Amino acid sequence: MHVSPHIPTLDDVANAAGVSTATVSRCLNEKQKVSPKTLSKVMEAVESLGYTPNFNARAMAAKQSHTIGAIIPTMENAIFARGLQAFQETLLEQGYNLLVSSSAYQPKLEAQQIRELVARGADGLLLIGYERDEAVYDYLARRGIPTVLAWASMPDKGHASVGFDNRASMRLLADRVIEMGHRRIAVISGITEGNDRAAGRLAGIQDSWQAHGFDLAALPVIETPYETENGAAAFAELMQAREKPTVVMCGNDVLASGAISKARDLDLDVPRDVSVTGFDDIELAKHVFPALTTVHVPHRQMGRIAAQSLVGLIEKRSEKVTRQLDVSIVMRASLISI
Amino acid sequence: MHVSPHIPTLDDVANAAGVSTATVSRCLNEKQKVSPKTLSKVMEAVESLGYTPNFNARAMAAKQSHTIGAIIPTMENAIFARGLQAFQETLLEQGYNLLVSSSAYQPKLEAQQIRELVARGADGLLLIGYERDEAVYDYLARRGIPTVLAWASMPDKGHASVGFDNRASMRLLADRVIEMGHRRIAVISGITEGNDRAAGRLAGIQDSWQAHGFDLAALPVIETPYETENGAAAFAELMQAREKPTVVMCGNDVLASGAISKARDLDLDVPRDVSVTGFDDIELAKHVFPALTTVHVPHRQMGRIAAQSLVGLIEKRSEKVTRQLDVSIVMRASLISI
DNA sequence: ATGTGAATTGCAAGCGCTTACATCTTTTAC
DNA sequence: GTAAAAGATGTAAGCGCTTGCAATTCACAT
Repeated sequence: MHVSPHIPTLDDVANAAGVSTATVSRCLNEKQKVSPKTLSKVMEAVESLGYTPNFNARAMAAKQSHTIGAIIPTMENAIFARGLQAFQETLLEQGYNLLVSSSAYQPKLEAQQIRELVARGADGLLLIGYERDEAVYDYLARRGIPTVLAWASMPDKGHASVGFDNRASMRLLADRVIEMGHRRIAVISGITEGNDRAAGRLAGIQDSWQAHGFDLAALPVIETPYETENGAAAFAELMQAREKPTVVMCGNDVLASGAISKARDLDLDVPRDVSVTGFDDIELAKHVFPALTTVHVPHRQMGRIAAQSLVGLIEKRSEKVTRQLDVSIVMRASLISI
Repeated sequence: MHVSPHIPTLDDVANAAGVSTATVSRCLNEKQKVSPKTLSKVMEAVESLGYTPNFNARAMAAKQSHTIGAIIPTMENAIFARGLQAFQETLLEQGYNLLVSSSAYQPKLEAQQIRELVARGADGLLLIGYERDEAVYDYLARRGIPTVLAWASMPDKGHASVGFDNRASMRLLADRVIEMGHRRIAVISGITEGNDRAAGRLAGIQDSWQAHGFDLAALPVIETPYETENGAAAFAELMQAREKPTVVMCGNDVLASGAISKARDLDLDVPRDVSVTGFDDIELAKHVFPALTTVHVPHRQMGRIAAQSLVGLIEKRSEKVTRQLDVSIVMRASLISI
């Protein structure tokens, strides 16, 4: 015998409190428009019935969901964790909820998730980086969905964004590495296709390399997905070279920590035998041994500002802007002079 | 001049295709009930208008969202990543979407998130562990929301669940540690209040300790939230003791990796000076140095089974079951005999 | 008392979709 | 050729909420 559970609705509350549904709705959304007496009467009914508003109905009637969606390339590691955390916190302060999904670095999947989130009624979107099909931007524009891009900054593209210049940032680090005397550099990059951040970082190293008068052909590069294991494998491969590199620069801290881990397996001492650098300065960077020299990205600040701009756009309080944040080099034990 | 964008609806599609909305709806949901001719006509209209169904409207009309919600204690580290990944993959195969939120280990917040997800129309819920206010279970039952608990297993509680016996599992490891000759054990546990998994693991160590005839008072325990930093701090404190422990058993791999990291700062060699153990066998466990001896949890299997049971419950194809999975001890370099 | 504007409340029309039921077509069997 | 069954489509009633507008009530000055 199965009694189908009755879930209380606005109507039930209205009846219980002896008012109209409109009044109950106001009690829930615009208290100031309601007399204190009715308010308490209604709230009592809400309590005693255990009423929870139906989100879907609300979103449909109000034509806004107070929900914003974020699609990040991966949740497998902590690359986006801190920034997203700050993003969410700020959103909550402003009365918005966050829905997150992951695209696994696949543009197709990202496009699908975007549709999914829009279909769910997201009032706005946070996307990572610039590079995606123009059709996606069209879709978003046609639907009038405010969107902010993060983790990158390309002011001339005309999109709202909050990020940093991946290329210039990595160049900063590469310049430093070369100044420290390194002349045999090898690179473990993320997959650059479809990933402007990875491409920018790689380009930054190449910029520096060429600016110092070296030959691009003499700069070994392996591209591999951002996973510890891959960093390890790539490192092993790079260390096979006849002329072993004196430093391995990695596209992010995850790859770098894989590299360090593999170095130990190979009985190589980091940094004595070979230096290693990362990018992002995620928590891991401090905790691997030796601690990683890396590029510090102001994740929390980025998340916070992204949330503010997005809400600004949604509530039409502000215009599209592109905020470029400063990064800094964090020198730790994994990199030494030569 | 702002042209409010017109978002195509079912009506628009129906008009464009010259059929009723009912037919369009059928084309989208039950193709087999529609003639091939109309189907293609409708699909064309869908394409050309760039129509995407409105999720909220659909959920409201159909009284089901094909969405299931999961609330995990934290996204900050990878503890739940692999299991959740598998959970989601399996769900997708079955035609369901996943909404995840994090409770930050706060029961209050969890209760709120549960309401939030239910209000959003979740057809079912995945929760971690057993320990929560009875009112929460009541709420779920009253609303008829199928729920599966994971990461723990307490068959006599009468809840659907997929997990393992945290207490027995940790006891297995503790037995091993003691058999290997350790007599001075110290424990870094997660916060046990409100966390049956953490409590179970600690109890497992205590069980073993007492079963071997030792005094509970002689077993130093520090409880601290599951974060690397905290593991490090706790380790430092434990190593201050006059009688230094020969092994530090940690409530999970995150705490353990913090401990190892701190050991290095203190110029202590793991495992020569002190052994360290973890729990969970997350990816990190292989990559810290020395690699962690830990309890391997079949995360992916757990996630997969949880998804299957939950969908089974939702579609009334199966009954509540509690599945208990086997764990195993993974011996790595961080633990040696004495 | 009485009128006035402001503060409250109720009415009812949707929001975009699904689905039971009714209606109309086509197929199939005899 | 006809009747019955099967298949395809349409009609319309909601799902639970918000909100513009109209109706009512109230406080206060006159």
